[in-house]
Amino acid sequence: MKFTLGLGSRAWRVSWERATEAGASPGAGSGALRGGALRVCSPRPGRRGSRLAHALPLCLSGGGGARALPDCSGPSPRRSGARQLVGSRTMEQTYGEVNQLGGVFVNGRPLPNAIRLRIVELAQLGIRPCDISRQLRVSHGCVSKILARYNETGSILPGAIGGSKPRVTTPNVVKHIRDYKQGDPGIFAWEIRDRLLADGVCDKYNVPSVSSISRILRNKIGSLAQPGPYEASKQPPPQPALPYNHIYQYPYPSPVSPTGAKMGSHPGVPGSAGHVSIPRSWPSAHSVSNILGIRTFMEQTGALAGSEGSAYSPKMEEWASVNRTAFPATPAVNGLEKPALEADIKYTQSASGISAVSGFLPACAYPASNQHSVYSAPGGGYLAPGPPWPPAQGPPLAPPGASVTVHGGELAAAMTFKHPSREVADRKPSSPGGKAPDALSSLHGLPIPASTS
DNA sequence: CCCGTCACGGTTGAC
DNA sequence: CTGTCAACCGTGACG
Repeated sequence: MKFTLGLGSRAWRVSWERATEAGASPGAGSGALRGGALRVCSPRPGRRGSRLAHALPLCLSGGGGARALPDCSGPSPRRSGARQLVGSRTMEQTYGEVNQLGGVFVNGRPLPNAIRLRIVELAQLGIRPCDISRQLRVSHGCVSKILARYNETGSILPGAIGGSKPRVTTPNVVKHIRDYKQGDPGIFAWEIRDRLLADGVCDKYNVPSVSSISRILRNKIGSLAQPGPYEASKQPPPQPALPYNHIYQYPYPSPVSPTGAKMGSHPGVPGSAGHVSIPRSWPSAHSVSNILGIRTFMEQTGALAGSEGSAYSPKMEEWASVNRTAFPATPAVNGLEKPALEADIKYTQSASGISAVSGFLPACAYPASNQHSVYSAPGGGYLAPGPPWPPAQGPPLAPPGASVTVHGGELAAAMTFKHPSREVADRKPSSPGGKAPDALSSLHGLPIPASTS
Protein backbone atom coordinates (compact mmCIF):
# COMPACT_ATOMS: atom_id res chain seq x y z
CA MET A 1 0.00 0.00 0.00
CA LYS A 2 1.15 3.38 -0.41
CA PHE A 3 0.66 5.98 1.98
CA THR A 4 3.80 5.64 3.57
CA LEU A 5 3.83 8.51 5.61
CA GLY A 6 6.52 7.14 7.46
CA LEU A 7 7.35 8.15 10.73
CA GLY A 8 10.57 9.18 10.16
CA SER A 9 10.72 10.08 6.80
CA ARG A 10 8.78 12.72 5.51
CA ALA A 11 8.96 12.16 1.95
CA TRP A 12 7.32 15.06 0.56
CA ARG A 13 6.04 13.34 -2.32
CA VAL A 14 5.30 10.17 -0.79
CA SER A 15 3.84 7.34 -2.33
CA TRP A 16 0.42 8.42 -1.72
CA GLU A 17 0.74 9.66 -5.11
CA ARG A 18 -2.40 10.07 -6.73
CA ALA A 19 -3.48 11.44 -9.88
CA THR A 20 -4.86 14.22 -8.14
CA GLU A 21 -4.23 17.36 -9.83
CA ALA A 22 -4.67 15.57 -12.96
CA GLY A 23 -8.22 15.85 -13.45
CA ALA A 24 -9.53 17.77 -10.70
CA SER A 25 -12.00 20.06 -11.95
CA PRO A 26 -12.43 22.65 -9.42
CA GLY A 27 -15.57 24.12 -8.92
CA ALA A 28 -18.05 21.58 -8.45
CA GLY A 29 -19.61 21.43 -5.18
CA SER A 30 -18.14 20.44 -2.01
CA GLY A 31 -17.05 17.01 -1.63
CA ALA A 32 -20.20 16.00 -0.15
CA LEU A 33 -22.14 17.23 -2.95
CA ARG A 34 -20.07 16.46 -5.74
CA GLY A 35 -22.60 14.23 -7.03
CA GLY A 36 -21.63 14.79 -10.46
CA ALA A 37 -18.06 14.36 -10.01
CA LEU A 38 -16.79 12.42 -12.74
CA ARG A 39 -14.69 9.73 -11.92
CA VAL A 40 -12.20 9.49 -14.52
CA CYS A 41 -11.68 5.89 -14.47
CA SER A 42 -14.99 4.60 -13.72
CA PRO A 43 -17.85 6.76 -14.13
CA ARG A 44 -20.42 5.96 -11.73
CA PRO A 45 -23.86 6.05 -12.78
CA GLY A 46 -25.59 7.70 -10.17
CA ARG A 47 -23.49 9.24 -7.76
CA ARG A 48 -25.28 10.23 -4.85
CA GLY A 49 -26.69 13.48 -5.10
CA SER A 50 -27.32 16.09 -2.82
CA ARG A 51 -28.31 14.36 0.13
CA LEU A 52 -25.86 16.23 2.01
CA ALA A 53 -26.57 19.37 0.54
CA HIS A 54 -27.94 20.69 3.61
CA ALA A 55 -25.77 21.14 6.40
CA LEU A 56 -26.69 21.03 9.75
CA PRO A 57 -26.75 23.63 12.06
CA LEU A 58 -24.63 22.62 14.65
CA CYS A 59 -24.29 25.04 17.03
CA LEU A 60 -21.51 26.52 17.29
CA SER A 61 -20.23 28.57 19.44
CA GLY A 62 -22.41 30.36 20.73
CA GLY A 63 -20.07 30.92 22.94
CA GLY A 64 -20.15 34.12 22.53
CA GLY A 65 -17.25 35.84 22.76
CA ALA A 66 -15.12 33.14 22.94
CA ARG A 67 -13.44 33.26 19.76
CA ALA A 68 -10.53 35.34 19.56
CA LEU A 69 -11.09 36.29 16.12
CA PRO A 70 -14.03 36.48 14.09
CA ASP A 71 -13.77 33.69 11.95
CA CYS A 72 -13.23 35.38 8.93
CA SER A 73 -10.21 33.45 8.51
CA GLY A 74 -11.93 30.27 8.17
CA PRO A 75 -12.70 28.57 5.10
CA SER A 76 -13.65 31.04 2.77
CA PRO A 77 -17.05 31.93 3.57
CA ARG A 78 -19.22 31.45 0.84
CA ARG A 79 -17.36 29.02 -1.09
CA SER A 80 -19.42 26.29 -2.21
CA GLY A 81 -22.95 26.62 -1.48
CA ALA A 82 -22.86 23.40 0.14
CA ARG A 83 -20.96 24.43 3.01
CA GLN A 84 -23.00 25.59 5.50
CA LEU A 85 -22.78 27.36 8.35
CA VAL A 86 -23.63 26.56 11.42
CA GLY A 87 -23.87 29.52 13.27
CA SER A 88 -26.14 32.18 13.76
CA ARG A 89 -23.91 35.07 13.64
CA THR A 90 -22.62 35.94 10.37
CA MET A 91 -19.16 36.29 11.42
CA GLU A 92 -19.16 33.15 13.26
CA GLN A 93 -20.24 31.01 10.57
CA THR A 94 -18.66 27.76 10.44
CA TYR A 95 -19.00 25.15 7.95
CA GLY A 96 -19.81 21.63 8.18
CA GLU A 97 -21.33 18.92 6.23
CA VAL A 98 -23.00 15.78 7.13
CA ASN A 99 -21.98 12.52 5.68
CA GLN A 100 -24.15 9.61 4.86
CA LEU A 101 -23.86 8.26 8.29
CA GLY A 102 -24.99 11.42 9.85
CA GLY A 103 -21.61 12.43 11.02
CA VAL A 104 -20.37 15.91 10.69
CA PHE A 105 -17.18 16.65 8.94
CA VAL A 106 -15.44 19.56 7.47
CA ASN A 107 -14.47 18.97 3.98
CA GLY A 108 -10.79 19.27 3.49
CA ARG A 109 -10.01 19.20 7.12
CA PRO A 110 -8.91 16.34 9.26
CA LEU A 111 -11.22 14.78 11.71
CA PRO A 112 -10.62 15.91 15.21
CA ASN A 113 -7.95 13.98 16.87
CA ALA A 114 -10.39 12.78 19.37
CA ILE A 115 -12.29 10.99 16.71
CA ARG A 116 -9.17 9.62 15.25
CA LEU A 117 -8.15 8.40 18.56
CA ARG A 118 -11.47 6.86 19.12
CA ILE A 119 -11.21 5.00 15.92
CA VAL A 120 -7.96 3.46 16.89
CA GLU A 121 -9.17 2.82 20.31
CA LEU A 122 -12.21 0.98 19.15
CA ALA A 123 -10.22 -0.98 16.68
CA GLN A 124 -8.01 -2.11 19.44
CA LEU A 125 -11.00 -3.28 21.29
CA GLY A 126 -11.65 -5.57 18.47
CA ILE A 127 -14.47 -3.66 16.96
CA ARG A 128 -14.65 -4.01 13.28
CA PRO A 129 -13.96 -1.06 11.10
CA CYS A 130 -17.39 -1.13 9.66
CA ASP A 131 -18.85 -0.89 13.10
CA ILE A 132 -16.51 1.83 14.07
CA SER A 133 -17.54 3.66 11.03
CA ARG A 134 -21.13 3.47 11.98
CA GLN A 135 -20.62 4.23 15.55
CA LEU A 136 -18.55 7.25 15.01
CA ARG A 137 -20.27 8.16 11.83
CA VAL A 138 -17.16 8.46 9.90
CA SER A 139 -16.91 6.99 6.49
CA HIS A 140 -15.39 3.62 6.40
CA GLY A 141 -12.84 4.80 3.96
CA CYS A 142 -11.67 7.22 6.50
CA VAL A 143 -11.66 4.67 9.24
CA SER A 144 -9.70 2.42 7.05
CA LYS A 145 -7.25 5.08 6.24
CA ILE A 146 -6.71 6.14 9.77
CA LEU A 147 -6.24 2.63 10.98
CA ALA A 148 -3.93 1.84 8.17
CA ARG A 149 -1.88 4.82 8.97
CA TYR A 150 -1.84 4.03 12.56
CA ASN A 151 -0.67 0.57 11.90
CA GLU A 152 1.97 1.84 9.72
CA THR A 153 3.22 4.77 11.59
CA GLY A 154 1.89 4.41 15.02
CA SER A 155 0.41 7.80 14.80
CA ILE A 156 -3.17 8.75 14.70
CA LEU A 157 -2.39 12.22 13.68
CA PRO A 158 -3.11 13.61 10.31
CA GLY A 159 -0.35 14.50 7.99
CA ALA A 160 0.99 17.84 7.25
CA ILE A 161 -1.39 19.97 5.40
CA GLY A 162 -0.34 22.79 3.30
CA GLY A 163 2.97 24.35 3.18
CA SER A 164 5.79 23.74 0.92
CA LYS A 165 8.51 21.31 0.76
CA PRO A 166 11.29 22.41 2.98
CA ARG A 167 13.94 24.20 1.16
CA VAL A 168 17.04 22.27 0.60
CA THR A 169 19.17 25.22 -0.12
CA THR A 170 19.52 26.28 3.40
CA PRO A 171 21.99 28.88 4.33
CA ASN A 172 24.25 26.22 5.56
CA VAL A 173 24.18 24.46 2.27
CA VAL A 174 24.76 27.67 0.44
CA LYS A 175 27.67 28.34 2.63
CA HIS A 176 29.21 25.02 1.83
CA ILE A 177 28.63 25.48 -1.80
CA ARG A 178 30.35 28.76 -1.64
CA ASP A 179 33.21 27.24 0.18
CA TYR A 180 33.57 24.56 -2.39
CA LYS A 181 33.42 27.06 -5.13
CA GLN A 182 35.95 29.26 -3.54
CA GLY A 183 38.19 26.36 -2.92
CA ASP A 184 37.93 25.25 -6.46
CA PRO A 185 36.54 27.81 -8.83
CA GLY A 186 36.35 25.30 -11.55
CA ILE A 187 34.27 22.88 -9.68
CA PHE A 188 31.15 21.64 -11.38
CA ALA A 189 27.78 21.72 -9.88
CA TRP A 190 27.52 17.99 -9.87
CA GLU A 191 30.81 17.81 -8.06
CA ILE A 192 29.51 20.15 -5.48
CA ARG A 193 26.52 17.99 -5.15
CA ASP A 194 28.66 14.98 -4.58
CA ARG A 195 30.70 16.80 -2.04
CA LEU A 196 27.70 17.90 -0.18
CA LEU A 197 26.74 14.32 0.12
CA ALA A 198 30.19 13.15 0.90
CA ASP A 199 30.69 15.71 3.55
CA GLY A 200 27.45 14.97 5.12
CA VAL A 201 26.14 18.41 4.60
CA CYS A 202 23.19 16.94 2.90
CA ASP A 203 21.90 13.53 2.38
CA LYS A 204 20.20 12.01 -0.51
CA TYR A 205 16.92 13.37 0.62
CA ASN A 206 17.81 16.93 0.80
CA VAL A 207 20.69 17.43 -1.44
CA PRO A 208 20.01 20.19 -3.89
CA SER A 209 19.73 19.28 -7.50
CA VAL A 210 22.48 20.17 -9.83
CA SER A 211 20.34 22.83 -11.31
CA SER A 212 19.68 24.26 -7.92
CA ILE A 213 23.34 24.35 -7.20
CA SER A 214 23.96 26.06 -10.47
CA ARG A 215 21.38 28.61 -9.61
CA ILE A 216 22.93 29.17 -6.29
CA LEU A 217 26.29 29.60 -7.85
CA ARG A 218 24.88 32.01 -10.27
CA ASN A 219 22.61 33.98 -8.05
CA LYS A 220 24.13 33.84 -4.68
CA ILE A 221 27.64 32.77 -4.78
CA GLY A 222 28.43 34.75 -7.78
CA SER A 223 27.83 37.95 -6.04
CA LEU A 224 28.90 36.83 -2.72
CA ALA A 225 32.42 37.68 -2.40
CA GLN A 226 31.93 38.55 1.11
CA PRO A 227 29.89 37.12 3.84
CA GLY A 228 26.62 36.24 2.51
CA PRO A 229 23.53 37.69 3.79
CA TYR A 230 23.02 34.64 5.73
CA GLU A 231 25.74 33.89 8.04
CA ALA A 232 26.63 37.38 8.64
CA SER A 233 23.51 38.01 10.45
CA LYS A 234 22.24 34.88 11.87
CA GLN A 235 24.40 32.25 13.02
CA PRO A 236 22.33 29.29 12.84
CA PRO A 237 20.35 30.29 9.97
CA PRO A 238 16.80 29.63 10.39
CA GLN A 239 16.22 26.23 9.30
CA PRO A 240 13.26 25.64 7.28
CA ALA A 241 11.91 23.65 9.97
CA LEU A 242 11.31 26.41 12.25
CA PRO A 243 8.01 27.28 11.02
CA TYR A 244 6.78 24.14 12.41
CA ASN A 245 7.74 24.83 15.86
CA HIS A 246 4.69 26.50 16.85
CA ILE A 247 3.10 23.31 16.50
CA TYR A 248 4.38 22.11 19.58
CA GLN A 249 1.85 23.79 21.51
CA TYR A 250 -0.77 21.33 21.50
CA PRO A 251 -3.46 22.04 23.82
CA TYR A 252 -6.68 20.66 22.86
CA PRO A 253 -9.38 22.73 24.08
CA SER A 254 -11.32 20.27 25.71
CA PRO A 255 -10.25 18.71 28.81
CA VAL A 256 -11.87 16.03 30.59
CA SER A 257 -10.88 12.67 30.42
CA PRO A 258 -12.37 10.69 27.89
CA THR A 259 -12.89 7.20 27.93
CA GLY A 260 -9.44 7.04 27.25
CA ALA A 261 -9.40 5.69 30.59
CA LYS A 262 -11.30 2.91 29.40
CA MET A 263 -8.49 1.53 27.54
CA GLY A 264 -6.08 2.93 29.73
CA SER A 265 -3.59 0.91 28.20
CA HIS A 266 -0.08 1.37 27.91
CA PRO A 267 1.31 -0.34 25.09
CA GLY A 268 1.12 -3.59 26.51
CA VAL A 269 -1.41 -3.30 28.97
CA PRO A 270 -4.12 -5.73 29.07
CA GLY A 271 -7.15 -4.44 27.95
CA SER A 272 -7.38 -4.33 24.39
CA ALA A 273 -7.41 -7.47 22.65
CA GLY A 274 -6.38 -5.46 19.85
CA HIS A 275 -6.89 -7.18 16.71
CA VAL A 276 -4.63 -4.61 15.52
CA SER A 277 -1.56 -5.85 16.90
CA ILE A 278 -0.35 -2.64 18.15
CA PRO A 279 1.31 -3.25 21.28
CA ARG A 280 3.97 -1.17 20.01
CA SER A 281 5.82 0.70 22.47
CA TRP A 282 5.53 3.97 21.04
CA PRO A 283 7.77 6.43 22.57
CA SER A 284 5.81 9.16 21.27
CA ALA A 285 3.88 11.39 23.42
CA HIS A 286 1.18 10.75 21.04
CA SER A 287 1.13 7.15 21.52
CA VAL A 288 -2.25 5.93 21.96
CA SER A 289 -1.62 5.12 25.45
CA ASN A 290 -0.37 8.49 26.12
CA ILE A 291 -3.02 10.07 24.23
CA LEU A 292 -5.55 8.25 26.09
CA GLY A 293 -4.21 9.70 29.13
CA ILE A 294 -6.02 12.65 30.07
CA ARG A 295 -4.95 15.95 31.03
CA THR A 296 -6.73 17.53 33.75
CA PHE A 297 -8.90 20.32 33.12
CA MET A 298 -6.78 22.67 34.99
CA GLU A 299 -3.83 21.58 33.21
CA GLN A 300 -5.41 22.31 30.01
CA THR A 301 -6.71 25.51 31.01
CA GLY A 302 -3.35 26.52 31.92
CA ALA A 303 -2.04 25.42 28.69
CA LEU A 304 -4.59 27.27 26.87
CA ALA A 305 -4.07 30.30 28.78
CA GLY A 306 -0.54 30.41 27.82
CA SER A 307 -1.24 29.76 24.31
CA GLU A 308 2.01 31.00 23.21
CA GLY A 309 3.56 29.19 25.92
CA SER A 310 5.30 26.02 25.59
CA ALA A 311 3.04 24.02 27.60
CA TYR A 312 3.81 20.99 25.72
CA SER A 313 6.92 21.73 24.06
CA PRO A 314 9.05 19.25 25.63
CA LYS A 315 6.82 16.57 24.81
CA MET A 316 6.14 17.67 21.46
CA GLU A 317 9.65 17.77 20.60
CA GLU A 318 10.06 14.41 21.84
CA TRP A 319 7.34 13.28 19.70
CA ALA A 320 8.63 15.21 16.92
CA SER A 321 11.78 13.45 16.83
CA VAL A 322 10.08 10.24 16.95
CA ASN A 323 7.62 10.96 14.41
CA ARG A 324 9.42 12.71 11.83
CA THR A 325 12.93 12.29 12.23
CA ALA A 326 13.48 11.59 8.87
CA PHE A 327 13.87 14.71 7.32
CA PRO A 328 17.45 15.02 7.55
CA ALA A 329 17.63 18.36 6.29
CA THR A 330 15.52 19.67 8.90
CA PRO A 331 16.99 19.01 12.11
CA ALA A 332 15.27 17.83 14.95
CA VAL A 333 12.87 20.37 15.61
CA ASN A 334 10.82 19.92 12.88
CA GLY A 335 11.11 16.51 12.89
CA LEU A 336 7.68 16.97 13.60
CA GLU A 337 5.89 18.21 10.84
CA LYS A 338 3.67 20.84 11.74
CA PRO A 339 1.35 18.73 10.28
CA ALA A 340 0.55 16.56 12.87
CA LEU A 341 -0.50 19.08 15.18
CA GLU A 342 -1.78 21.43 12.84
CA ALA A 343 -5.31 20.82 13.50
CA ASP A 344 -4.91 21.11 17.09
CA ILE A 345 -3.05 24.14 16.83
CA LYS A 346 -5.90 25.71 15.45
CA TYR A 347 -7.97 24.61 18.16
CA THR A 348 -5.41 25.79 20.36
CA GLN A 349 -5.13 29.10 19.01
CA SER A 350 -8.65 29.73 19.06
CA ALA A 351 -8.82 28.35 22.41
CA SER A 352 -6.37 30.73 23.62
CA GLY A 353 -8.52 33.37 22.37
CA ILE A 354 -11.15 32.06 24.44
CA SER A 355 -9.15 32.49 27.35
CA ALA A 356 -10.68 29.83 29.21
CA VAL A 357 -12.42 26.86 28.55
CA SER A 358 -15.37 28.21 30.13
CA GLY A 359 -16.10 30.09 27.11
CA PHE A 360 -16.11 27.36 24.71
CA LEU A 361 -17.45 24.60 26.58
CA PRO A 362 -20.93 25.48 27.16
CA ALA A 363 -22.07 25.18 23.77
CA CYS A 364 -19.18 23.97 21.96
CA ALA A 365 -16.43 21.76 22.71
CA TYR A 366 -14.17 23.64 20.48
CA PRO A 367 -13.81 27.20 20.14
CA ALA A 368 -15.73 28.14 17.27
CA SER A 369 -13.02 28.96 15.10
CA ASN A 370 -13.94 28.47 11.64
CA GLN A 371 -14.39 25.01 10.65
CA HIS A 372 -13.37 23.53 13.79
CA SER A 373 -16.32 24.59 15.49
CA VAL A 374 -18.18 22.38 13.34
CA TYR A 375 -17.00 19.48 15.18
CA SER A 376 -18.18 20.84 18.30
CA ALA A 377 -21.70 20.30 18.18
CA PRO A 378 -23.37 21.31 21.26
CA GLY A 379 -23.70 18.73 23.73
CA GLY A 380 -23.99 16.01 21.30
CA GLY A 381 -20.68 16.69 20.00
CA TYR A 382 -19.53 15.33 16.88
CA LEU A 383 -22.22 12.88 16.57
CA ALA A 384 -24.91 15.14 17.32
CA PRO A 385 -26.69 15.25 14.13
CA GLY A 386 -28.62 12.29 13.36
CA PRO A 387 -30.12 9.60 15.33
CA PRO A 388 -28.01 7.62 17.56
CA TRP A 389 -26.50 4.76 16.00
CA PRO A 390 -27.72 2.27 15.60
CA PRO A 391 -30.94 3.96 15.28
CA ALA A 392 -33.19 2.41 17.66
CA GLN A 393 -31.56 -0.28 19.45
CA GLY A 394 -28.55 -0.54 21.51
CA PRO A 395 -25.25 -0.94 20.01
CA PRO A 396 -24.92 -4.43 18.97
CA LEU A 397 -21.35 -4.55 19.04
CA ALA A 398 -19.98 -2.70 21.78
CA PRO A 399 -18.47 -4.90 24.28
CA PRO A 400 -19.65 -4.20 27.69
CA GLY A 401 -16.81 -2.22 28.72
CA ALA A 402 -16.57 -0.51 25.54
CA SER A 403 -19.49 1.50 24.97
CA VAL A 404 -18.55 3.55 22.18
CA THR A 405 -20.68 6.39 22.55
CA VAL A 406 -18.94 9.51 21.98
CA HIS A 407 -19.58 12.68 23.66
CA GLY A 408 -18.77 15.92 22.36
CA GLY A 409 -16.77 16.78 25.30
CA GLU A 410 -15.22 13.52 25.35
CA LEU A 411 -14.07 13.77 21.92
CA ALA A 412 -12.67 17.04 22.38
CA ALA A 413 -10.92 15.88 25.35
CA ALA A 414 -9.78 12.69 24.07
CA MET A 415 -6.96 14.10 22.31
CA THR A 416 -5.57 16.14 24.93
CA PHE A 417 -2.17 15.04 25.51
CA LYS A 418 -1.35 14.78 28.94
CA HIS A 419 1.87 15.20 30.47
CA PRO A 420 3.59 11.95 30.74
CA SER A 421 4.27 12.22 34.31
CA ARG A 422 0.70 12.53 35.06
CA GLU A 423 -0.43 9.91 32.86
CA VAL A 424 -0.64 7.22 35.30
CA ALA A 425 -2.11 9.18 37.98
CA ASP A 426 -4.80 10.59 35.87
CA ARG A 427 -5.84 7.49 34.29
CA LYS A 428 -8.64 5.70 35.77
CA PRO A 429 -8.54 2.09 35.98
CA SER A 430 -10.71 0.84 33.34
CA SER A 431 -13.75 -0.54 34.69
CA PRO A 432 -15.19 -3.48 33.08
CA GLY A 433 -18.59 -2.24 33.47
CA GLY A 434 -18.24 0.89 31.62
CA LYS A 435 -16.04 3.51 30.51
CA ALA A 436 -16.33 5.68 33.42
CA PRO A 437 -18.38 8.36 32.06
CA ASP A 438 -18.19 10.18 35.21
CA ALA A 439 -15.01 11.61 34.17
CA LEU A 440 -16.79 13.10 31.36
CA SER A 441 -20.00 13.69 32.88
CA SER A 442 -19.22 17.10 33.77
CA LEU A 443 -16.87 19.58 32.71
CA HIS A 444 -16.36 22.62 34.53
CA GLY A 445 -19.66 22.14 35.98
CA LEU A 446 -21.19 21.51 32.73
CA PRO A 447 -22.97 18.38 32.47
CA ILE A 448 -22.19 16.45 29.49
CA PRO A 449 -24.54 13.92 28.31
CA ALA A 450 -23.39 10.74 29.68
CA SER A 451 -24.29 8.78 26.78
CA THR A 452 -26.24 9.18 23.75
CA SER A 453 -27.06 5.78 22.78
C1' DC B 1 -21.69 -7.38 3.89
C1' DC B 2 -16.99 -5.97 4.52
C1' DC B 3 -13.13 -3.34 3.39
C1' DG B 4 -9.22 -1.52 0.55
C1' DT B 5 -8.76 1.80 -2.82
C1' DC B 6 -8.96 6.13 -5.06
C1' DA B 7 -11.26 10.21 -7.61
C1' DC B 8 -13.01 14.08 -6.02
C1' DG B 9 -13.66 18.74 -4.12
C1' DG B 10 -11.92 20.89 -0.47
C1' DT B 11 -8.42 23.46 2.94
C1' DT B 12 -3.96 24.87 4.22
C1' DG B 13 0.38 27.15 4.24
C1' DA B 14 4.98 28.22 2.06
C1' DC B 15 6.60 30.66 -1.54
C1' DC C 1 -1.50 41.36 -0.69
C1' DT C 2 -2.67 37.89 -3.91
C1' DG C 3 -2.04 33.89 -6.55
C1' DT C 4 0.06 29.45 -7.24
C1' DC C 5 1.42 25.11 -5.92
C1' DA C 6 1.57 20.94 -3.63
C1' DA C 7 0.72 18.88 0.38
C1' DC C 8 -3.17 16.67 3.15
C1' DC C 9 -8.16 15.93 4.21
C1' DG C 10 -12.77 12.87 4.41
C1' DT C 11 -16.36 11.29 1.58
C1' DG C 12 -18.38 8.06 -1.16
C1' DA C 13 -18.47 4.67 -4.77
C1' DC C 14 -16.20 0.91 -6.96
C1' DG C 15 -14.69 -3.64 -6.96
